[in-house]
Amino acid sequence: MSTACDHAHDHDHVLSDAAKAMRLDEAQALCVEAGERMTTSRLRTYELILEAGGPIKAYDVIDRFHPDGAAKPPTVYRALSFLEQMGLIHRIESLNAFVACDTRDHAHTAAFLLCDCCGSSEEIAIPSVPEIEATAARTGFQVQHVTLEAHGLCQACQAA
Amino acid sequence: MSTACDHAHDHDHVLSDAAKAMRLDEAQALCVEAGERMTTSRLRTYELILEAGGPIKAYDVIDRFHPDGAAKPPTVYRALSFLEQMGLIHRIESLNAFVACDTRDHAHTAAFLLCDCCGSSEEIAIPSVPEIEATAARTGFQVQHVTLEAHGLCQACQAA
DNA sequence: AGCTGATTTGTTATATTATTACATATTTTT
DNA sequence: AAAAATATGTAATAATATAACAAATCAGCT
Repeated sequence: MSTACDHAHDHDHVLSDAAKAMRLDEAQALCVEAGERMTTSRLRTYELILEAGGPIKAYDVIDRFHPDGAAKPPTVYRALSFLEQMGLIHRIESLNAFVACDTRDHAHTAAFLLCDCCGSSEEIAIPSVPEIEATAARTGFQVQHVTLEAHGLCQACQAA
Repeated sequence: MSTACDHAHDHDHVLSDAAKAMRLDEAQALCVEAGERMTTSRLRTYELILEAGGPIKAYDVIDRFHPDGAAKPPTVYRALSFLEQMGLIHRIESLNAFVACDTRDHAHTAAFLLCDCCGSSEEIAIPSVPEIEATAARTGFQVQHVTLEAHGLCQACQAA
């Protein structure tokens, strides 16, 4: 991820190989259970997101997909939608980026603390919005801007 | 805005000419008070967003900017950032769209109920996330997906 | 009014993000 | 094995956004 500053960031969240393997296995299992197919492209995409250790852009996944040369965009975008539908990853709207879901509870509401300096993201349990600052403060995070977007259907459109 | 369905939407929120003129005047005043300049481009951009009566895309503003032919992208993107900084409009991250701020209290946290069917948006006072569904239900809105993104600085980056 | 520095705009080009459309291949079901 | 559903490959292009630099405009000063 690009950052908003010029100093070094030594507090990366890197996943051990063992941890990564476990996450990949869990994802496999989740798909089997849901009657969905965890194909090579999907697994590779998920692996790259896990390896990123934070929000990663679609085109960074595309670039890293093959050892030699990039993937075709649709390959990765398709995998990303699949993974998102499975609840394995979240899309961070304000960054145009994707991050591995950090909870065992897939299919939950997504809430993130996003550092504009180092580019890290922390997934938080979704409490109450006034409590966000409190939760954030507990981890030392200084909130500067909150975006909350609830999608759905308005009354008129449910009738129609 | 594009919509996710094929039926008609007769519940548009259109601003009367008088109401629009008032909002433009208020915006002028707000800028003067802040020591900023409400220039022609900025005013025109704001006007188009008001006229849209809901979330509008940057390129729709660009296309409508001049009676004959489109504006240059930077013209509009610059105006959009200015208006956003002034708290006159909000960016809806998940739609790549912009909407006029609906409260007198500029510089507040943005929260929206976004209908994926007719494309309308309602700005809501930001209560608590568990209460979002309640607020939404009160207006008959059926929430399907909530995104909450808090930007700021993580602990490590405040020190640096 | 004219000078000066800061701000805003114009212009061209290009970067970034994402989808369409259609052919092919693979997997699952019958 | 055939049919149907699902997933992938491929090329092209659409949609969104910014960089870089020149020119114009504005605010404050003399």
